[in-house]
Amino acid sequence: MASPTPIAPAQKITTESLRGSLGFLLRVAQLRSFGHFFAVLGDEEVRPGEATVLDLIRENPGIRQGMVSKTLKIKRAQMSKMIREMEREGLVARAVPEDDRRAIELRLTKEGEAMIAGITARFPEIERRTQAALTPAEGAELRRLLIKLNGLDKTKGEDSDDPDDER
Amino acid sequence: MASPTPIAPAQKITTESLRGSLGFLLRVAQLRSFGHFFAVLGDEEVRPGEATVLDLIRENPGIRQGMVSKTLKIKRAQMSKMIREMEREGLVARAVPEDDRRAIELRLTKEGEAMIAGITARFPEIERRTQAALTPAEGAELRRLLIKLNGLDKTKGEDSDDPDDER
DNA sequence: TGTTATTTGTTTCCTAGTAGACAAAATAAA
DNA sequence: TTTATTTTGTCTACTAGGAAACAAATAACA
Repeated sequence: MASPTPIAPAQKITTESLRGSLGFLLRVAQLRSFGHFFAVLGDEEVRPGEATVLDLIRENPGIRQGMVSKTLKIKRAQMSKMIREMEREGLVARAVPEDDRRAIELRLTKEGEAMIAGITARFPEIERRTQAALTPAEGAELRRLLIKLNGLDKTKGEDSDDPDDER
Repeated sequence: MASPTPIAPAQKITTESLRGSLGFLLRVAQLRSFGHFFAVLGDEEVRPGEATVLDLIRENPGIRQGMVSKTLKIKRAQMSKMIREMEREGLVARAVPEDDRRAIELRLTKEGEAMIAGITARFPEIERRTQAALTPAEGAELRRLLIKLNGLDKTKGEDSDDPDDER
């Protein structure tokens, strides 16, 4: 319950440079979106990262673990842990392809399918809450700008200035 | 150095739902902005969060630790650790105000002033790199949308639907 | 006044995520 | 072929951050 009379802040502070900092704005926005995720799906035993991974595997059955890593910008070490845990939980099946015995192909189990189906069904609600403060047009524009900012609009092969780009 | 001929991805994958996910887009954008921070300030022994804290204290000498927490959405536990470490490093001075002996007022030391001055001087370069893919107008619009999304435009006292809002 | 609630910062324990080294497999180069 | 080089996933620390319990101080209240 929100206080009927919100407590007045004890201090007046200036946040000049904060609003100018894209990094800060992005961090806060991401914190909020995580918060909305847990507000809607807190009862499910899945974290945001796992949900994204499951969804990507659903869309691309047989996708290789490394490709999931690169696509979602999740470090390989972390990916390894996550996948093994989800395998243990019976959500994901791992298979070594014959043409490359280093790699691992990922597919969802029945349980995984059911799990991600129940989750993605509530994605729209999360999105709705996340951008509740924006008009629909603004929400769409925000997405477009973020996609462009992230270089996800380039089809492929472009030179990236991504500092996290590990090749 | 970027490969002259970028390696073709081993698999064609679809990322339908990824582009629709504001959470994912925000996470990637934030990762990139962190990457640019370290690309520009990697030699400094300061992390993004610490830089933001120092900058906020510089703007608001005597600000209370809890207010820094709330403003920057950093949990109190983490804040406590961070401040104590920066005090140990001689960047920040802590003082207990007479009117409330629970609280702690924060100020920068000479060293802290010098440190943050050197850092903020390079903030524009970080920002420039972060939004390099956008036109100036788009960069400004992105900021505006994020500020609105985060509810930072409301002057105060509004009812927030922020799930991370801890009162 | 005493008594209960709330605020403020800290501490302890735990988890998510990272860096770096590693082994196995595949590829390139000799 | 043999020998390097690269890729792929894993493992072992290590670090940042979060949750919950806590003590001290303050505020609210009977």
